[in-house]
Amino acid sequence: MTPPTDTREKILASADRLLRSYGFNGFSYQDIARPLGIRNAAVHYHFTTKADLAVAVIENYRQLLHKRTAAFMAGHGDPVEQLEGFIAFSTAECCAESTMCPVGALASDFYSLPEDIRAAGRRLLDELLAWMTRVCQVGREQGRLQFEGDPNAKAEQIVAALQGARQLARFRGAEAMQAVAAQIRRDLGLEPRGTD
Amino acid sequence: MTPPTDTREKILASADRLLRSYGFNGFSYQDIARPLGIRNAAVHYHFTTKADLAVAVIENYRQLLHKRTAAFMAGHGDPVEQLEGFIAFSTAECCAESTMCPVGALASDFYSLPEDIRAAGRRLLDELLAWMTRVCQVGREQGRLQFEGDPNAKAEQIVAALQGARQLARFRGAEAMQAVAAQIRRDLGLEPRGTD
DNA sequence: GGACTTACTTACTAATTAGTCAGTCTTTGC
DNA sequence: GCAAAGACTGACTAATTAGTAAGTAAGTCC
Repeated sequence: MTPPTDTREKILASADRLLRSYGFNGFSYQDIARPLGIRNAAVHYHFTTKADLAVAVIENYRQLLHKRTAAFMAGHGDPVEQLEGFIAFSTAECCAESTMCPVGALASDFYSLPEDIRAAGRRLLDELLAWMTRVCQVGREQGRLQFEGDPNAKAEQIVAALQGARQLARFRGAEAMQAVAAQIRRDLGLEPRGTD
Repeated sequence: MTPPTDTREKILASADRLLRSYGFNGFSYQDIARPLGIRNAAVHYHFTTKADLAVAVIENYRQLLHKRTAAFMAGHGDPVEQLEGFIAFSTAECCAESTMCPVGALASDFYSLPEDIRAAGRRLLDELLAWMTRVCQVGREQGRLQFEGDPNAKAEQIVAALQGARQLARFRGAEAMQAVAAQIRRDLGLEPRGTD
């Protein structure tokens, strides 16, 4: 494991913000290089193609998710806590930075993306849905989450609603995100939170 | 009302498909002109800027929505039928063409868009949510839709879930869209349909 | 101290982008 | 028959794009 250089990390952080704010086709190497006081070619040095850069951003996000969910997926931890954590995280990210999750940011560009980016997005989404499905399933088994039907379908619905809410929030402000989050919790029979 | 020329209509139809497939930053005037066998400048003749073109696409979509909902908003028609129609329409569009609704297509590019496009998107979304809120409200009053909480929040959740589902469908195929649609219906206490 | 590697810069290319402008053909009105 | 309007084309511009190639300064290994 080579120690990541400062510049590389800065490029990655900048690309993360840009990708999730403007979409894959909405930012350029210039947008990354200029604010960091480096040259265009320096970005290419660390990430040969723009696709490589995007894949790195997605994988980064997936590892963050993995860290937060690995213990639960191994059989430990509380499903409601997991769910509440994710909803709070999504809402906070949406309100503070107005960014989307990488999957949402790449969706509208999807058909103009190279295959390796699509694959990385798929990996992230598969992992997210597998975890959310388990959260729903265990949560219902424990009598703490209420819903009808297949846990997998419920998981897809929750993830879709949170993704979609972040789209709505761009047009209508963060209140839209909060309203959707509150309704998801209500449907599952969770107690209202302070922010409701 | 000047009769719209054939070319203008073709450009609009092409732009609609391209915008909703690849996002605002994901298509060019070339992509429109070439398949139609016309020149770049001909597109500019009908729509001076790319923003004008996008606004026209969005307004077109809004008028389509308006036609389908005006009677209900005026107090006639059946809320469940309205809802079922919209879910079926969204699902069919997603499955057949893999396009997104204009709001979804513009969301990831949002912060790189000129203000007039944002405003057009906001108008469309406002109208969609006003209608969906009324559908939820009247549906519950008639005892035909079941949900807890504010009809407005429920409407936002449904729209968000459908938008988000179309994102998921890009990565995971149309089944994701169908699963989310089925779960939304189930949550509202609607009878399963043949496709479930 | 010489070879090699890392992390860049400068300078560039080829392609694409939205958009402009002057001219042309065709239809319509009178 | 002639003018005006509508619907373009051809030829262009200025900017931006991802990506490349060659060079360089600093550090590391032996």
